[in-house]
Amino acid sequence: MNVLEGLNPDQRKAVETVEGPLLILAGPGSGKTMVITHRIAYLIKVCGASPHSILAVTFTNKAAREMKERLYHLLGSTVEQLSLGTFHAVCAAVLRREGRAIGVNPSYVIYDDGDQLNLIKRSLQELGIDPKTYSPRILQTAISAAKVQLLTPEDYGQRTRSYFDEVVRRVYQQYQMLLVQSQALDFDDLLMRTYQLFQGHPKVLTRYQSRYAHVLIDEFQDTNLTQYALARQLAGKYRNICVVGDPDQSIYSWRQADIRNILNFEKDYPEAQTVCLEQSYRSTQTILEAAHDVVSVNRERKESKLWTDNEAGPPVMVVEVYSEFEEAQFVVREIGDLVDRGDVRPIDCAVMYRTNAQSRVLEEIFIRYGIPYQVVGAVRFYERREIKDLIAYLRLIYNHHDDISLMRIINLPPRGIGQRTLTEFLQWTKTLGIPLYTGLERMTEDRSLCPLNDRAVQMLSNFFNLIRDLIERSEELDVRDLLDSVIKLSRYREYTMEFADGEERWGNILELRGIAQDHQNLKPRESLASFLEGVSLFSETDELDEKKDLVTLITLHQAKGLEFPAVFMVGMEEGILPHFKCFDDPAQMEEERRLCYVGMTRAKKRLYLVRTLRRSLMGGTSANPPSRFLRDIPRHLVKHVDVFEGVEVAPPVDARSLMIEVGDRVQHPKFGKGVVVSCNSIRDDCQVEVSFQDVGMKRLLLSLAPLERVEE
DNA sequence: GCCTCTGGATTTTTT
DNA sequence: ATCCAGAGGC
Repeated sequence: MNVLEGLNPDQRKAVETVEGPLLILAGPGSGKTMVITHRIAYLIKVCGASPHSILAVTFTNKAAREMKERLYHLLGSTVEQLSLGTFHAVCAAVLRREGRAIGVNPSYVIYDDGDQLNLIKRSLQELGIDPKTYSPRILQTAISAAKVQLLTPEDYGQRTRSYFDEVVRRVYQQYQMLLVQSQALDFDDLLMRTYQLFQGHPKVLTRYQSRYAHVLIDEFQDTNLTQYALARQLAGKYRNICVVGDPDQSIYSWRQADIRNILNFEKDYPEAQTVCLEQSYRSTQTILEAAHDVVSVNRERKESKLWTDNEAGPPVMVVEVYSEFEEAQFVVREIGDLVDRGDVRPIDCAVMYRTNAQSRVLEEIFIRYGIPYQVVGAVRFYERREIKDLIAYLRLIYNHHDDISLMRIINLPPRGIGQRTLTEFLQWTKTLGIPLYTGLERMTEDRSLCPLNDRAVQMLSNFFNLIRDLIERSEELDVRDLLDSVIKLSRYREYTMEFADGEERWGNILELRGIAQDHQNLKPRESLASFLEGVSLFSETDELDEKKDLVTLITLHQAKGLEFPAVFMVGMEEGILPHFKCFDDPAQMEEERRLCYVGMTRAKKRLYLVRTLRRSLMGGTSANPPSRFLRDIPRHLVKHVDVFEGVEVAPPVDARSLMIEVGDRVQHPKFGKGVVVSCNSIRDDCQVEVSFQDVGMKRLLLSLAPLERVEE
């Protein structure tokens, strides 16, 4: 198959220009992904490049996986040799292999956001700084910003200007010391340490430079300074570096992404060629036009405009309702109508919002109306307590220097190690400057070494023996069997079941066990390592289910790169989109605008912009004016809808949820007639199972489902 | 040491 | 509205 087939002239140029630096500016729907995959295929098939010599970096693991699949289809063979992944994943792999050179233990663990925060809190404690005066969150951002600029604590000290800077420096230093002691790397370290490795060890760098004859970076507008520095290092020998991006879709500056990278690219590679992909194959003319009119208000922007051969399509629907409940109801009904008319299937629809908190009401209403949906990343699987606990066990087993994990589980399930014991134990290890696990080991060997009372020492030793036992077992068991041992020996299952939602938690644990199962058939140690790495670098968009016929509920940020025939953007209000935290900063406001642009351009055919007059936020209610972005869409592209004028809304919950019993005959607006077969009280609500005449068994929450009892 | 209660913060987005 | 940390009682 010809890899140039079906490409327009610009796309073709983007694929064929394989020598020298290349900047591809690719608007939404311009076939960017196709260009990237075809380019790689072209390199391999036409130019004879070895897959081994190609490095392709994507924004998410999911994008990497999809690219692999597409390549497989294009090339008809696997591309095992190809380096393809996120910057973080690529760096993680490099550091496992080469980290020793800069003192990184190959068995390092990766600390996520929450671990980081814990470590910062501990740093504050050790430094005697009040976390109320200096919020750990803000310090975390400051430290991350420093790392992305490749500043060590010492470097940072050179440029402190204010007392706050000085605090940051001290916390950064302490935090970094603790990280090193825990043999842990945070997300920023993965990048920064790899950079340092290359910088300090030219031989290693040369090896990688010689390997990677072709470097390709996707979503370049959302890379940070370190990532670009790494890309430059790696492409240093051949200078065949191709970056693909769209400045209008830059929405991650808060995560230190730096749009200057695009400008610097042209400075750093003056010989660079540029290709603009301006034909959109995704959206209708109407949607494209409306989106352009929103984003082109930005001042810090290079003008570029997409065009399309697609039809004009229906107008953009701007919908006004009175509350967030009606907002959700509108979405649900409209999707229902579209589906009934045969226009779309649920899987073709997405509801997009600015903040995760907005998904709650939507979910409620989706459940009530029985519309199948999936929420991307709201309650993150790996953020769940029971999952984090068990992963902490595994991490500690993998690397017993990992103090954060140890602290997390030292008394989980409760084993008689209280605050007092802990404080004294921490104090003791700190004076000796040893990791906690080593402290436990020493105290178990010789009780007289430490100043704690007998009972405390006994409890701590019990914990030590448990972990030591598990470490021993880990030498022979793969990760799933190891996980089983952890659960068994720590009595975690019994502990879990004590909770009201124990069953659900246990279900999550079984799911984790299933994931562990995917890392079998490796040597025990590798099995554990591969599992932990997967878990650390996992992102929620990765698990978006594309097979089941479900409506997608998703944040605007996560929606980047996706497309849907019908898109509902909800919360189009001042304070939500744009978010009020951005009001006083023009640069952030421009980013909000781009975020709006990203959302709008996800739509292929139908776009709904919904706003509500009143919205409850953190307890109180507020009335927000319509989003300024709505004003920027010309009227001839829009149709206004005032949906709930005179339309009945669902009756208040308590009026109808009274007294439903097993055997009652009920009526549901969507499902029709049915019989209640079971009633289970959940907290102050009641979950009922109803056998419907037409659609079979459904499980519903009484407070949410518009069920009515009918007499027979 | 462990459980429960209260007050305060907290929600922008995530590799 | 919900989650968390710290205080106080058992």
